[in-house]
Amino acid sequence: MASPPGVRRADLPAEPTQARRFGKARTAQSGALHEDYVELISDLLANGGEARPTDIARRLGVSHATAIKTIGRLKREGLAVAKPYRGVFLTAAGEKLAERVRARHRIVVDLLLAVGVPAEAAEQDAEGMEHHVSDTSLAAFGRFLRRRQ
Amino acid sequence: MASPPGVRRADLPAEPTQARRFGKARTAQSGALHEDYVELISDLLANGGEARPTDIARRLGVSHATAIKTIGRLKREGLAVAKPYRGVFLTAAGEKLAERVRARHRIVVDLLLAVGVPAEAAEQDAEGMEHHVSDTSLAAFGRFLRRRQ
DNA sequence: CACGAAGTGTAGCCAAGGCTACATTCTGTG
DNA sequence: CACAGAATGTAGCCTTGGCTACACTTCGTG
Repeated sequence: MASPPGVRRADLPAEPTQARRFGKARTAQSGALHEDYVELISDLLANGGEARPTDIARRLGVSHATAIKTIGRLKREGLAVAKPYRGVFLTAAGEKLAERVRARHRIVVDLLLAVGVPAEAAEQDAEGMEHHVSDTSLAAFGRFLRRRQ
Repeated sequence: MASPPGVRRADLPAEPTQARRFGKARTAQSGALHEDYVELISDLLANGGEARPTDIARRLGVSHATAIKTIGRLKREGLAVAKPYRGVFLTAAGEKLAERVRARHRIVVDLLLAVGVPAEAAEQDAEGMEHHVSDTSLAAFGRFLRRRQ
């Protein structure tokens, strides 16, 4: 009721900037799960030799059914391949994504440590934050870290 | 197939630490939307005097129906109150949350700027990252910012 | 004071990510 | 080589957070 008569909300310029910002943050979040899966699968393949749905589920703290369903989505998007009862593998695209995610994760953790976040919190928070770090910010993080060797 | 015979995945210690980390990151994400809404409502009330579903929808880049549905959830959780056709208001709990979110947002943006992220990217990335910043990290950010005055 | 436009609300749809319960396949061991 | 137990897969359900389409209020203006 603070508006003068004749002025309706439509007068506001719709703030497309802010809307774009929020929208982007939300879509980024959408890919986050896939990034986690792909990174984990890559780790399991590199370390243990195989990536099995149950391992993945355990590491991510979800039921095996959920893991299998998500792996299905990964396959649908061309990031992973899997034959029944034969473990999960990454496509070239999946490997590439995993590498990018891994590198980004490292930089975010390093940045947090550099500004004084305790190691445990750094690991924990990076897990959530990393998915929202743009390439621009990532580059800035890199420069910052190099600057203070 | 790299596992020696007799060793099944169950031997792995189930990595409760990592699972907890991922789980937490995911649940944090769940409250993110509510935080955005509450912060925005608080802003609208402070600046324009009233917070209307259409304004909220426009600012967040979603349809008004989506906004109304989410406002319903906010009400259910005791963060907001609203009577039909009368705009949205925050409860004490909602105001408190909004204040915390606002403060956190400011600190995250300041930190990004301090490490050299360009202003536009800082605002954009903060929108997504802030929801995953723990109190521990937030405190560290504050110390870091104060240290370099 | 009536009317039309803008805002508000409701209904019904969808996909993503969760879960539990049940069915199926593998596989190490007796 | 059979079988029990683990891993895997399937089905069905739920909530969240989106959407469009349609119905209903409000309210400034003519």
